[in-house]
Amino acid sequence: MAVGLTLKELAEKIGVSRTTVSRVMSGNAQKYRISEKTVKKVKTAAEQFGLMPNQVAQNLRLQKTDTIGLLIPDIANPFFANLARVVEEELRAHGQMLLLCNSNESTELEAETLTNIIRRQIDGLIVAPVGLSGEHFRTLADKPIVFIDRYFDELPIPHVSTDNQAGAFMATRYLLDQGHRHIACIQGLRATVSNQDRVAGYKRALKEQGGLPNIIGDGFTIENGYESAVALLAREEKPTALFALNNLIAVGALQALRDKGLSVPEDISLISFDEQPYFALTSPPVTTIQQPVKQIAKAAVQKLLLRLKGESTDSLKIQPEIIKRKSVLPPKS
Amino acid sequence: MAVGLTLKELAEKIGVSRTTVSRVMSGNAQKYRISEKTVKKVKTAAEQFGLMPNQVAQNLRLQKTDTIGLLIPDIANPFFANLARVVEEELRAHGQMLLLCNSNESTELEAETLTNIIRRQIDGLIVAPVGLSGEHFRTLADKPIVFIDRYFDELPIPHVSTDNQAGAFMATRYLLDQGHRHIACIQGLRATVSNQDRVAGYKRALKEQGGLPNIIGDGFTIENGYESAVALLAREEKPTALFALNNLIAVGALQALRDKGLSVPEDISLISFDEQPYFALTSPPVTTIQQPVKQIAKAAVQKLLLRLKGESTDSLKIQPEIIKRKSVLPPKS
DNA sequence: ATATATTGCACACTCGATTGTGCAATACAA
DNA sequence: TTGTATTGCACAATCGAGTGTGCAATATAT
Repeated sequence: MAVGLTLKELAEKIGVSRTTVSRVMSGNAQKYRISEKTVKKVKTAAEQFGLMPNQVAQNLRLQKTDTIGLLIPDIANPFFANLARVVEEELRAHGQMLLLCNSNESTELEAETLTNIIRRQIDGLIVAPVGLSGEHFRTLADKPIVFIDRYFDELPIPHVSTDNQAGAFMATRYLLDQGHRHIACIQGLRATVSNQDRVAGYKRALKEQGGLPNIIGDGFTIENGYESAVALLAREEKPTALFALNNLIAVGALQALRDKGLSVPEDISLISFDEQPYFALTSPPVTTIQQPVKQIAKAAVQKLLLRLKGESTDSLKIQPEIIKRKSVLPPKS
Repeated sequence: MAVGLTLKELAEKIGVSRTTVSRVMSGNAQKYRISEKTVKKVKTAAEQFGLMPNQVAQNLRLQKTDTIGLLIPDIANPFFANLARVVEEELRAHGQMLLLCNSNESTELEAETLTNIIRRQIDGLIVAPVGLSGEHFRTLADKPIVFIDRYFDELPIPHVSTDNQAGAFMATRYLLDQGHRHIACIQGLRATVSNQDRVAGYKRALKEQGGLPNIIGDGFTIENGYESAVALLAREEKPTALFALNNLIAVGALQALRDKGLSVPEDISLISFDEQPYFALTSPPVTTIQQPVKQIAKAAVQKLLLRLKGESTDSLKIQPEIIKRKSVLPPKS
């Protein structure tokens, strides 16, 4: 196949009009009574020279772009990278491509990117929004949008996410059941719904046992995990267990514990949100709350496709599972 | 800001022509002698109602899309995810957005995606190509393309990558220096240039010492790492050291070693291509060959921007570094 | 007061595709 | 052979923006 001609170029080459080429190639030859002979001529030439219709022109004319925006906080976070992979795969199967944007956990960047993306006339949008208020999404509520991982209850926009509160409850409960009473929680970005839900689950579990919350940190990053763990260890009363609210935080915390010469789980227990393959290989293997990434991504795409067809759809929260490994033991004393 | 009007809508709203709005908003008011009064009127209205010019129409008219295609084999591989993050960031700073495509390490999918992407009239392309022959890129050689991580020497297309051969040489050499003579190499996808270069470096180091290559596997995946390691361990003569050609392979291999009850590095040594934060936390911490991901991504974008301006640019291979941790010891006996 | 220069803006064409409609050329009927 | 039906295709409008050009309306010069 050659480099590819536009419709016009091909039409001139074989002496028919653009119109005819367009009709043949879009399968409307019959409908517009193009003769068999002409059809064959066009198809042969298309094969021979390579036809590459300008999709921008199509987009303008047809008022659709077969492109979906995916707006996430951090593609380098393996949770989102995996999400993106499945979303891309599913959308490709439906003829859509992905315009990928990192909001970098910044509300301003998110809003700016949002207008940029809308101007590009994308057909739909999948977003893991930053922030606690989704006001800048309100004006878009009639467009095909699906929230993923995070959401805003006050907006009439469907979402798919893990049941974060249930997951955090499960994790905290598990630590409590092992006898821990000083459980610290290293949280992610405070100004996100997923973090708030996880914190709520943590608090609810503690409350049931009459325990006091001990929350620190602000950011879904390795650095926050590290620094928060260091800060916790410097305190008078050290926690006997740590709950990291995502995989990056856990990596940072584990590194800090190691640097401070503490062994897990003998000196301190650790549990983390987000399952990752390497958590089976760390020293010790880390007990995690596994989010059903694939399910979330697939469901989000399904819902978006429904919205694209003009149908409405509801939200979905999927239950996470606990993967018990070796980073949790009952506290010493 | 409201939902955003098109130029035409805003023009009608304030009783001027599209033309005038267009000229004011693109800063050409002076050039076309639009009066101060009209300029102010337009700008005020734009502010008040929100202006969102249809970028598809602009794209068609201006023959550019401010969009770059990023075609990589696997966004879930943290190496590529990190690459994508930096690329996105750098491009955004230059007003470009990312059309992200996974080729899933398939040449067919890559070729198909390529035409899909070209039809969308992207301004430029950054690709980590699959396969050993880049013939389907040849017809695109005059377009702004930059290869990343992988490349084809026979094509006049610039690339940026790690010096893979040097990296693999360094790793193998390190194992040899520790006294290993039975070093097995679990390779990634055979039909990729990066893999071939790494294998070449491994072979070259062995040859210098008169050692025999022992290469197994085919795929940059955890599964391949696991299965290849299992196969190696089932052999009569077990290797004393393993060289994993990327991070996913290392994760799989480490898991296999653990499952088979072997301890690293006492029973067998391990070294891996690709640095990842969690390699400091595994049991044992893994010695790795660190690729300068950020540098690669930034350089690739710089080169692409040059190509976008019509300038030519050369290729660049960046030297990796070895990060020595605890997964390598001299062999027993 | 008339002629000329300048200002201010809209008209119309263009980008490359899709699609309703109209007009020749041919086929068929009377 | 003339009249009608059918076939085959091109013309022209459209999507929403950018841009050269032309034509009024006003300002300035004579």
